Amino acid sequence: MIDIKLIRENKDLVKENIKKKFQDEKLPLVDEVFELDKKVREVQVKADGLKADKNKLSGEIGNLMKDGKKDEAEKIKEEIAKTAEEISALEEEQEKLSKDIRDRMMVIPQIIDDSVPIGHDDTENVEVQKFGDPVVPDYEIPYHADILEAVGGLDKDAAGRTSGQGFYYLLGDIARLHEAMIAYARDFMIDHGFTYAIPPFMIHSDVVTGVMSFPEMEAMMYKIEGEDLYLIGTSEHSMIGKFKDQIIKKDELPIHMTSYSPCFRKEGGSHGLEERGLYRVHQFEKQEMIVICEPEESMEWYEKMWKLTVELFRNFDIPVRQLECCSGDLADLKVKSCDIEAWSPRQKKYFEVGSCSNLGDAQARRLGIREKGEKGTYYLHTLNNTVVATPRGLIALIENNYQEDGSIKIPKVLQPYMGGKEKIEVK
RNA sequence: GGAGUAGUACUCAAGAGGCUGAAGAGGCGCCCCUGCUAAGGGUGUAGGUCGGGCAACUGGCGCGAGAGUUCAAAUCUCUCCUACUCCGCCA
Repeated sequence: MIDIKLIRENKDLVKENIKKKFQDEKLPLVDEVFELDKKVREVQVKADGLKADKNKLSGEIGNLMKDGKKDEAEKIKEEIAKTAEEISALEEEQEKLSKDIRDRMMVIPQIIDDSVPIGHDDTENVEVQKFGDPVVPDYEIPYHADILEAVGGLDKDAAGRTSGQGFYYLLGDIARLHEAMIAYARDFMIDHGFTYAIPPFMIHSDVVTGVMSFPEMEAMMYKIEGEDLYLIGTSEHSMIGKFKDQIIKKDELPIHMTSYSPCFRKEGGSHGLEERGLYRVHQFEKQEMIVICEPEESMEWYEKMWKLTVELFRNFDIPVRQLECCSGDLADLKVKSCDIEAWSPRQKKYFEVGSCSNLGDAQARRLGIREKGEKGTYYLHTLNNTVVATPRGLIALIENNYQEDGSIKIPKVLQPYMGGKEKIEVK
């Protein structure tokens, strides 16, 4: 959500931004909000004036009652009744106008950064930089699920019976390797000065609507029946939610934390589930990083954050690239965002393994995450980035470390987490 | 899950239908004392949010959230959330 003052003071900027995102159908909203806002303020002035009168009269009743002048008090009561009617009519109008404004504000996108490349959709995202050589070995790399089954590391059939499509059992060394990646990622982030956190895996609805847009919520979040609880889709939700309605002291900033959680997603969107594999599933695990900082510092943090993910994947011997999200593909809450994509030697292309976003003050405004400075209270900026999410990270790892004999080489940095094991052999 | 108690500004806290946007304190500013620090003394100041006004100012809302009673609610009633204590259950 943007600051409505921006619309009062600089409509053109807001419209320009909408055009950049190719959401021209939202352009009329800006003028509508402008007019509605004018009207709602007029109504408020009128209503506030009447309320002031009413409060004054009410006070008089108090005095009259004390003096025992009941009759006069009764007369004033009648007067108040009339005013009260007018007030409730105005309040109704005010409420309706506010709702109309809110509905529109919720879909007017966040002002994107000047550096964001202009484009319509994900086909126009921009590759910024590659890290490591995207090697294609001279032997065939099988589909990841087949590799995993060959080493006895995956049972999707059983998961189908217990939980349905989109779930999986990881077994033996593969399950261990999966957790080794998470454990390594955790230690990697701790070494970079981030505070480790394990957050709640379920959160209330007000936190959900604070961190994501409504369509996202519908497509992603699992609701617990009969409770005001949702399973988190990422620990970002509970980690940013942690600071809801908080005024953060200057010496506590920047807040930078790394959190672990399982993530639950309906995947109700357009892509659907991938039937055999582990690429798109209802449940995965993720090491995440979040930052809450001063507005001036958020771009600097953004750059630092995505680079950490690159470094981590390079430590797993996985070639990656940074793909910058173009304006049209950027979610409405985001100021700037990029994906880190891992090389797939099987598909001979890169695929998404992480996503780094600068949300500006959008989440902070919705959730009330503020700092009190000399210039008054203001909203902070929030950022989040994947350290590693797996099994997707696992797919990248096994494809890039797959040996001709079907075994999987374990990257050096992970060996200590695997009891010194150097490879996983075919069964 | 049961029973009880509580939730007031950045923090602690007074407050039991009109005199409470909220005493008091911490905090913060300045000054004094002290060799320096801790502590102490004096004095001043502010405190959420949405509006109106060029401004000085000024109005509404706001005491965990929501609804209700009343001319009038932090205060009374209901529902919910959260925390603490006790009991029960359980990894």
